[in-house]
Amino acid sequence: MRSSSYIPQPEETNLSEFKFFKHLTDTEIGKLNYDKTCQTYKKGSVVYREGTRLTGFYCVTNGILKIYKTGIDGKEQIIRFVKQGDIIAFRSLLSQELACTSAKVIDDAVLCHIPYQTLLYLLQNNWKFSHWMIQILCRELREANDYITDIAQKTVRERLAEVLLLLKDNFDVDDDGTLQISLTREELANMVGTATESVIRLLSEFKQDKLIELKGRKIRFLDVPTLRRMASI
Amino acid sequence: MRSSSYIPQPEETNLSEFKFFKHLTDTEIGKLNYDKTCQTYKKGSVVYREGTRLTGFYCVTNGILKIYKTGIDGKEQIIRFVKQGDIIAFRSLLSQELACTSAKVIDDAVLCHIPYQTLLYLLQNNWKFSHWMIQILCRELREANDYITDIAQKTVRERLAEVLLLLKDNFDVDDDGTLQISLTREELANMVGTATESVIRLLSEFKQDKLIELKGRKIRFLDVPTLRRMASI
DNA sequence: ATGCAATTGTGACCAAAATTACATATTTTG
DNA sequence: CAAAATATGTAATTTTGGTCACAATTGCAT
Repeated sequence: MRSSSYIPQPEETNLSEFKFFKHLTDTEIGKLNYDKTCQTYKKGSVVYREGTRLTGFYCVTNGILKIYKTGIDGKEQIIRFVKQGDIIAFRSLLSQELACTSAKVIDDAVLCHIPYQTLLYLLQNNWKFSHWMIQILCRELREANDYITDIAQKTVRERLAEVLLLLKDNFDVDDDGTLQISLTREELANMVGTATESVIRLLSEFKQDKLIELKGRKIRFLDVPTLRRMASI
Repeated sequence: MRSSSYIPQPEETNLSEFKFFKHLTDTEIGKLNYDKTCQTYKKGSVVYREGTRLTGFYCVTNGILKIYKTGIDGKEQIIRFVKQGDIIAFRSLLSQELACTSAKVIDDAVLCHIPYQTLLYLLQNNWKFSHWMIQILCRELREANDYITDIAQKTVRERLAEVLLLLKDNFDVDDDGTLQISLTREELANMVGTATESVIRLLSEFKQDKLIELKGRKIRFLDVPTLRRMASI
């Protein structure tokens, strides 16, 4: 179930390790570690739900989560998968809106909650940090725009190939090219924006074409260049 | 061609009128007006092009532009339409990436160019302004995520209805309910993410169903509630 | 271990929307 | 103003991908 055999205890977490906080001074890191609350979450638990008010944002210390929106008749659209070092819930928090996505644990996770006031304090007092925040938002905005274009213009096959490559670049792949993150076909479909059956069919096709190998939910990459060409990127 | 009979001369522009700059002090507004360069752009001209390096961002003083990405074999995906008071090109500028979109004038426009250094100076020295910038980015990010869900889950008919309502809310509508912005069928298609022929067909259908009235490129709203229900929002 | 629930896989069928191919308007430009 | 270019409209056809139905398998909880 858990992807690594060692899960750090919440108390030991030191947020200074994470890139997101790289511009903070020692004093600020001290305040951050003092204000934070860390907690473990079991697979399947929901960290926050669309439509609720957030009291802070979270830094992922360990594990994997999916961030998704609930669309027409409950069908979920996965916006992104997050892992160690990623931060979540900051978008709705900073615009002081209700959460526009939900976050569900896919692989047992440890998250640190940082209160809104602490974030505001850091943004206000450390220009480098707030500039870094702006750059992260800008990058995410570009990715979102890219994805809009993809979903509007590419076929399901192209998008599935692209999502597989995206997972390969962002999550652990072991020595023989096997993707460590394990998603259901439905989750893949909800990321690609298609029906579960289509994903099943296309994965079989990719397997037939010797692009990937399938062992249950584990996907092993056999021919990345062709996959890349197929994704038209 | 031009939507209003009076086009302000670039020199007269005072940026303090625009909401985006509402948190700046008088001194800062002074610096801004001093650093800016305003220019008129004719319909069809391209303000900046995808892949180029930006030297600053623009504030739209007048006119209408489309912001779009060029996807597979040159098909453009329109990300948004902008008008008076909107700012453009700040995303790529702030993340210091090459422009990921292009901006083309749809209705003769006047734009003010504000250099990168000026923006950085203002962000760094005025917390309220930089917080406002963060909030704008967050809002755009939410809109992008919403649109991803829409495009992935809704039918073309639903999306077209939604785009029409979005245009109605963001652009001038005259007394008898006629949308003043005039777009080609192809531009509508590139916003909705579909083929031009599909837009033509669906617009005729909407007209048959007495939801809208068509006079060339002018669209007049007859039954907004039904349209809203059709868009499933 | 056993049984229920969820997931995966497959095939047939259907609906939505893209593509193709033209005909007709309408803009734009020389 | 006329010619050329661009945009609009329509119909026929094809493709893609969604839906439905059902079987087989796997996972999970008691």
